[in-house]
Amino acid sequence: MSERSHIIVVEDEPVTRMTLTSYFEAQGYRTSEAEDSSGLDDILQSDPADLLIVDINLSGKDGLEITRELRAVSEVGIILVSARSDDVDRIVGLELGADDYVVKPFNKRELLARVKNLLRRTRAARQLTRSVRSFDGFQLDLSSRWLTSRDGKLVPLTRAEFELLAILTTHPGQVLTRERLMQGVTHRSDGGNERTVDVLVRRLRAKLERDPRSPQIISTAHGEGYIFTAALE
Amino acid sequence: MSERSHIIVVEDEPVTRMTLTSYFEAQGYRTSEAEDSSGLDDILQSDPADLLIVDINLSGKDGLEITRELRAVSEVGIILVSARSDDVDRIVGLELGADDYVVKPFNKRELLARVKNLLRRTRAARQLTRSVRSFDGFQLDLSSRWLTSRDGKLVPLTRAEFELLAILTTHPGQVLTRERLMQGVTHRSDGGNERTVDVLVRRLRAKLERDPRSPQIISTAHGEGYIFTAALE
DNA sequence: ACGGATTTGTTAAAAGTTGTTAACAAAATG
DNA sequence: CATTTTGTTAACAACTTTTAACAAATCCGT
Repeated sequence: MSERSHIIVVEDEPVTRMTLTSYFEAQGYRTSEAEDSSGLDDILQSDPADLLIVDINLSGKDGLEITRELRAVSEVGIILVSARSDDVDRIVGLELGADDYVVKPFNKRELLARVKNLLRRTRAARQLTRSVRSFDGFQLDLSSRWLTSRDGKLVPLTRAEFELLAILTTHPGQVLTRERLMQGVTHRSDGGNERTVDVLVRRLRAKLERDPRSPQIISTAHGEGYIFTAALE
Repeated sequence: MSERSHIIVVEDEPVTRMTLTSYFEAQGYRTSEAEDSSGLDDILQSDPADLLIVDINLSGKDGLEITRELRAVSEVGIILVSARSDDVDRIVGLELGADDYVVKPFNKRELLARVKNLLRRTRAARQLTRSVRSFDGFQLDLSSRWLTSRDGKLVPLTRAEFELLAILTTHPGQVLTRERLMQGVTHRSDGGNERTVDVLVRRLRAKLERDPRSPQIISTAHGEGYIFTAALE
């Protein structure tokens, strides 16, 4: 919950891209890099961002197109970056819902200030936007931390159980290693015992699965970890 | 909720000021005008703003000073406006918490887009600045410090209980450590006994929760702290 | 300022959650 | 098919929170 914010830099020019990511890493953010729209999609699939820094001139879909498509489905912060100061681009970008538009060469300290302010704003928005994940008749409310069962009853989840389920549903259909799950549950980086995850999975299965002996919602990936295998609706 | 947003323009140059207000009025916003910091304070007193457009060069307190003072007490959207593009002013303004910095002469359509985006971002935060917070049938009035229950009855809260509830509702869905809660309740920086918070939470739960045995409004984050998990309406 | 009432802080036992271990079961390997 | 590796389970240990009772501090009317 108090995790480092995740920033994705979308930029086709490698030097600029790396300059940005290393700067923001040094400032304590978690960063990813993409050189175009499809690379961005790949990252978003597995690791949703809190903020995007997108170059407006990209091969394939450009920054404006990306802004339009993302803004339709998400409230993620978007800062557009452009090599030239074009009034039309800037206005169109902002009207499509980009939060900011910065012209190269930009001052890194200024960009950092804008990123900080924007993250503060999107954090507040995320808090009041209740996001609910539904699967197999269950409803998981991420802000109230309540799980509602098939018959509408409240299923009490302990903190660790909730965190585990939250991570699993964040990455449906993807194998998550014990290490990764452990990190998410404990918020501590120190490994800890890997069998602990097994026990937590077992406890969660007891609350979720129709038949805990043949789990359909949380499946085991032998030798690798666990996968959330129910369909998210 | 669907009320017109209130924008205050703080600008000492009458022509620019009126140009802005009439433009935003035409766009469907409610506007006020102030020519300096004290005029702004007068308006804020009686009619809180959703967004401020502040010229950086003002007689008396300048735009930066206003930003610093307001940001300390409020999450209102602030857009700074300046006649010249000064890197230092811009960075300082943004680092003080201004959401944007626009250089004259600016394109009105661009400013409108920025205003729209910023209002969208601050909508959530504004809920938290209202002096009455509603959740699960309760109404907490921050100025009179009264809590009204589901059936309209007054629920007497002690000072500590009120402070605790106020902090919790200020950060809905966020884990707050005992240390953080303790600080907010006692206003002293010296740690004190952490179990004290538990006892206060217990007393508050006794007054709020339908079933204090399985709390739904103030939830425990085992090993971390407490979370306000009711929906703010 | 005094005495009673209320609020706040402290403590320790009870209850609950989380982490660990070890025996056993299941799956993979050769 | 025997062996090795990996996952499941139950029981328990370690740790955290809840609860109740009490002590200290503060508030309030006289």
